[in-house]
Amino acid sequence: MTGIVDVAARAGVSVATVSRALRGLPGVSAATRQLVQDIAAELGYVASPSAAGLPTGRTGAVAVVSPIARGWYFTAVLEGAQEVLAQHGYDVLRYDLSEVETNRRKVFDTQLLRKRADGLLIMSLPLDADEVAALHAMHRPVMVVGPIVPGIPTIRVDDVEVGRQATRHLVELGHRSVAFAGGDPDDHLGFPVSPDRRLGYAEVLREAGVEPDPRLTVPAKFTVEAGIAAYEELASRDVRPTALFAVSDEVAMGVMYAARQRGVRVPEDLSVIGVDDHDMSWLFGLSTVAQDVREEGRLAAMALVERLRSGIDTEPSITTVPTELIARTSTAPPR
Amino acid sequence: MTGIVDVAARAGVSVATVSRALRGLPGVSAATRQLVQDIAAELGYVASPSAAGLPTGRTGAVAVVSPIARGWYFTAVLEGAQEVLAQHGYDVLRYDLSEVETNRRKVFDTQLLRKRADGLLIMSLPLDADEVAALHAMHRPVMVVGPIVPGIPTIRVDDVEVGRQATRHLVELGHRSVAFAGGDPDDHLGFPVSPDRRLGYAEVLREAGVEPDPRLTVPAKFTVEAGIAAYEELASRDVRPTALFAVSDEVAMGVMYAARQRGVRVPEDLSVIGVDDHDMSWLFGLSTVAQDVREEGRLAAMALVERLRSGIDTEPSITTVPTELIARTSTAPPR
DNA sequence: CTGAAAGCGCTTACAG
DNA sequence: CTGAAAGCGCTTACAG
Repeated sequence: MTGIVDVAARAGVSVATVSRALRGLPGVSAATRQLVQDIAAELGYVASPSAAGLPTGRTGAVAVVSPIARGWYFTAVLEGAQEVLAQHGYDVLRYDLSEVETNRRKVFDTQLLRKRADGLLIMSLPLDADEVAALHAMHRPVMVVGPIVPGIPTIRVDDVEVGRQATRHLVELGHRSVAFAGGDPDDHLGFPVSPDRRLGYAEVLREAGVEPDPRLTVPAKFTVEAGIAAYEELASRDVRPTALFAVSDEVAMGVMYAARQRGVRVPEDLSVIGVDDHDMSWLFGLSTVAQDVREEGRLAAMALVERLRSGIDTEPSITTVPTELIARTSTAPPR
Repeated sequence: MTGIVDVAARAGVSVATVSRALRGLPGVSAATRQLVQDIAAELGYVASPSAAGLPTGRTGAVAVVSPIARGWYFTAVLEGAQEVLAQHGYDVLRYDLSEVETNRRKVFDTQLLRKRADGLLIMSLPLDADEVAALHAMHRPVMVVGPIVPGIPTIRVDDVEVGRQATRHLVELGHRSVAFAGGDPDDHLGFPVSPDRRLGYAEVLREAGVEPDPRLTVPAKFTVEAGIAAYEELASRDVRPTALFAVSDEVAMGVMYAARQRGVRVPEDLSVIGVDDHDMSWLFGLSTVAQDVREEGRLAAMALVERLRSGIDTEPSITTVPTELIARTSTAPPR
């Protein structure tokens, strides 16, 4: 392992000069800097993050935390974030909270994370008050992608508007009996995504002179399986909507699957629209309200890097990324 | 930040004793160990990885490298690996090589990675001789998931057998005119996955008395788009196979999509089978040769942890994970 | 512009 | 079983 002393010896300068030259600090003559850089390159020298981190307290890594390890949404955010973070020389430390409570505690352990990462990127995670407090106690810059968390800068989409866009599309096609699949009855933390999307849905329906029918709302978490269950639940009720707005594309895929299993044609008998523009949605001809999730990851990472660089903790800001209706073949006028 | 001296002071022992007590080293009385553990817990003390890493040369992190950031396969391997790694207290450092050559060099930079991670998990990446050499020069345990790399332990599936299983299913259904979609004409590193699967395909066909027809093989990388292009290419040729074996489920999905666009029914006019059992495959009723990708990630991580713990570098071994045919509704006897 | 030296927070022989 | 001390490889005031 080549160390800083090897470079210094070879260049005939002190290790202090090597350190300064390589990190672009002022107070090094152009000639010396060039010499040191050349020798470092020749020797393939890279400073050890451990050693550099001890005196500075910086790790050179950013922790990216998601509720579960996989899922289209999380990997897309991660991809965008990783791209930016890598460009700026940060390592990406990956954590997920799927391993029950123990992992969750670990991630919100002030000391643990503080000693491992310079900053934190949290995806779409409902946080309780203790966890928010722990994050602040960390004294590290934190960014959230998804829900608004008090006191923490957020990159998000306007979920009420998402609900409006989806429902408006259906209403404009002529639908008046529109179901909504979304909302997690097990959520006790008040995760606002589904409720907000439903708010936009109800608002647009009322504008069209339709009072939302509670029997047309069925709960669904963000999975294909939940979409199937949601459709089954709906079919078991005494209602026959002509359209359905699903809280995510994966839910919409489940709904389409279950509907077709029962011989209900999409879009002839039932129009279906989702949210996200999941990688696979176009394959299903699924109409959707698209969000640019990679871009959300990128923006969050850029903001984080900015705060890491400047050392200034700006006011917690909320950046709203626009969403866009994409009409495909899963929606059509009612017959 | 609570440091080891704080714990030592509070416990009335030396930092050496704290260090030993907390890491479970021998030579500490039960009573002292208990006392130190209690105080550490009370203070929320965690050793700084940077500080611990300096004297030991260990980072406590494992780097997980994939060719691209996303994709069902890579995230599934990562999920399995991360589960095991987290259980054993290792941090996961995530690298991907999508950022062109510069990133690739970075990852194979002996010094850089060596100073950041204790071990390396490489996914499905064709490596050239220089890269393999760099990996060895790193003197860190390396595991590969996917292709066999000389001198490096591998977790893999038997791709020739995969080809056999898929083709045998089609042949047993009665198909004799079977197409193959797979193989990347741009690959100059001899990535063996597609060729091996095609080998199994050809073998089973010959056993059934059918000489593989070169016109029935169309190239396709591992994407849905490639599957669409592959079907288009096939349709443009003067052949009408009754079945198609796609090198992956995503390719198969593209083939099914393109076929249906042209009014070709699956499975009535064309049986389609893929490989992987992708999360979404059941939604398409896609028959497939399933591999347990999470398990591959888990096994690789377990082997890596084992080598990290023992410090013994065992002989490079090759572990083959079994694959299994899942027949769904995309395959049927020819009409 | 440059260097000598202290110090970051741990681990690990070495002594006792 | 326990502690004092050296040392890991850097960075950063402080001096010159």
